[in-house]
Amino acid sequence: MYYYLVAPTILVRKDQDSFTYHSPHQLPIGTVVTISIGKKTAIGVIMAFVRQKPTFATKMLGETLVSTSLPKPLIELALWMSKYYASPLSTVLQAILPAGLNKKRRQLKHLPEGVVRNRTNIVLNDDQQAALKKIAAQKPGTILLHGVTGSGKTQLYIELAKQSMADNKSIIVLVPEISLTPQLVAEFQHHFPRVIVTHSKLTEAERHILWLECLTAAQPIIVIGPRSALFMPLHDLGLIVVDEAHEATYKQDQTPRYSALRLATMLARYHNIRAVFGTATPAIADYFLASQHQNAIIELPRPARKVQSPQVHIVDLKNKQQFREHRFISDMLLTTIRDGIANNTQTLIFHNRRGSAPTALCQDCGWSADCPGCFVPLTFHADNHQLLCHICGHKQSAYPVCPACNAPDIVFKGIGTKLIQQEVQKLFPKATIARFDTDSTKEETLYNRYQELYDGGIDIIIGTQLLAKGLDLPNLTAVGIIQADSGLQLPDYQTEERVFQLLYQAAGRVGRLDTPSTVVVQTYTPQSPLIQQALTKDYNSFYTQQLKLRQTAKFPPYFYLLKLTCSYKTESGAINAAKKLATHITQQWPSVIVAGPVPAFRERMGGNYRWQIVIKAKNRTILLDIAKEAPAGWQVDVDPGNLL
DNA sequence: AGCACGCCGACT
DNA sequence: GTCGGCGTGCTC
Repeated sequence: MYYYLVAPTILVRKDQDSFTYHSPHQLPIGTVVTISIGKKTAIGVIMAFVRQKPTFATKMLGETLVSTSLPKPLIELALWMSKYYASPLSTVLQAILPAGLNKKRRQLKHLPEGVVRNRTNIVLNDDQQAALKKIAAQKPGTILLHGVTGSGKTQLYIELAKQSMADNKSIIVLVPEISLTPQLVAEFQHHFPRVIVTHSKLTEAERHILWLECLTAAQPIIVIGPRSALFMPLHDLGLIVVDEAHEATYKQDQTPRYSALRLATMLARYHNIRAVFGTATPAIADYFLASQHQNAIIELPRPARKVQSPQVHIVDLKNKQQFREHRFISDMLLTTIRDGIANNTQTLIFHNRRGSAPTALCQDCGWSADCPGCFVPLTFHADNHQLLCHICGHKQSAYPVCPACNAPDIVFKGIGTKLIQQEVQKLFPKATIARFDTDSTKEETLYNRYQELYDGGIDIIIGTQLLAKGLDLPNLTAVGIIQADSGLQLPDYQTEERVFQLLYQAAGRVGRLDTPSTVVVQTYTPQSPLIQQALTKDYNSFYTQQLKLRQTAKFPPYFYLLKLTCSYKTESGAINAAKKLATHITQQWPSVIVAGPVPAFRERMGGNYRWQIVIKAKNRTILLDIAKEAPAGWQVDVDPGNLL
């Protein structure tokens, strides 16, 4: 009889995450099995062999669910995640394994034939060649590829992937969101016979089939997908690429709250391979981390092709002289759009706020339309005449009169993308305008209309941050930013870096060719160093300055953070619980800094009151100890992606 | 931790 | 006689 330690994918006990089972068969570590535990049956993973017959009675393993065992590095990753994020192994395994493994026979869809459309070699320029050599000279480990927009990072990924394929090893490419990166996917599909693309819209069965294909692949494969693509069970992994590595989506916002970057580093370590993080605007903490390791940063400081830098105009939103034709679209931006239409080129208007107006106010009594669950102002959407909560999605029809005083004086304040679209259409009635944001319907997503955009059939493109990222359009010659400093008022230590990244990326949508282009930036703070640094693409100045601030204010990368959030039916309940825990932590761990308790940024959620405590420590393991002692019902986030 | 079981008091 | 409150013990 053989004995095994099996980790169930359901939480059985808080203090134990694997249990001993027996089987007459010899099975490898990483075998996915069913087990009976208590009165339940569950899926489990064999984590270790048990040499000696235990003193207690054991149950027999159920059936083996998958004929091939999970790759050892993936098992190691699961154990590491559980420790590093102080989350139960069961929760980690749930995140790693596809849903429905215990369901029988899936309808096997015909897999697309592998057609290699283009095996021509990519011609790399000298900078790219040098970068490739430096990467090749590196020992296995994590490399930060810091390359300006248009420096040709994608070609480098493809070249590295070709080397890995030649070595018979698979590749995982992480992207922030599949729908935002159609070009990258298309380029990989041009060069490789089998590219698996994972995304959130796959059905359970589709995901299962792709998962099995990875697990049993005889030939090396390319997997492209969001952070969860790291969990595709590839036995012979040769390379991990994380594209746009600064993106906030790489931090998972549900338990286990992991960072895909840290995971990629660990998975690469367990496979003894390289992980390449590519970005033009690395997160301050990531750049610092890489700078601590020799040769871990590779710079691509120049665009790959000969380009003309755009002409940048900064417009002061406080100066009404510059807004003679329209109240929030400057004369300069209007001139730029006009020129674009005259020359048959495209203009992109970027604004990081959806809807028509972010607040609806009664001018008579001051009443404002707030979400009943979240207590935040509802955003007015003029096209369907609705008020929408951008936090919980609550919808209601807009009031014709004030519900508080019956006055018909409701005004809609603030600017959203729908309002911009409406105003721009009024100013340019003949122009073709497309708007892209999360309110776009299925048919009008960026992905579906990409060809139309590429071919230049659209004159003016309006959208939120999803437009700022990675869009490469040959006919785009101008970018307008409606309010560059929006977002800076958020109470988080990373807001400046977020705004910097967004402006840098938005402005980087032009100046990618050897033709003239224009960027018009409207801002309340034209002299702010951040705006200057973003528009001149001066990452180093921004980094140096931010790093100092982080040190002074005791934030990452100098301190580790833990965010604890509680949610109660009453405000006093939340305050009392938070105060009690804060006091306890201060007494028990005097070396840490306890900030708060303060109301959470989203103070009301689902009718509950939320309060939070942020703990800073030099030593990360102390934070894990605290995390493990968090009372039931508290939300625990080690290395939180933000403090909001 | 989560859940079944059981013991007891308060109802139709 | 039966419903449900929650205390207690168990999970390989």
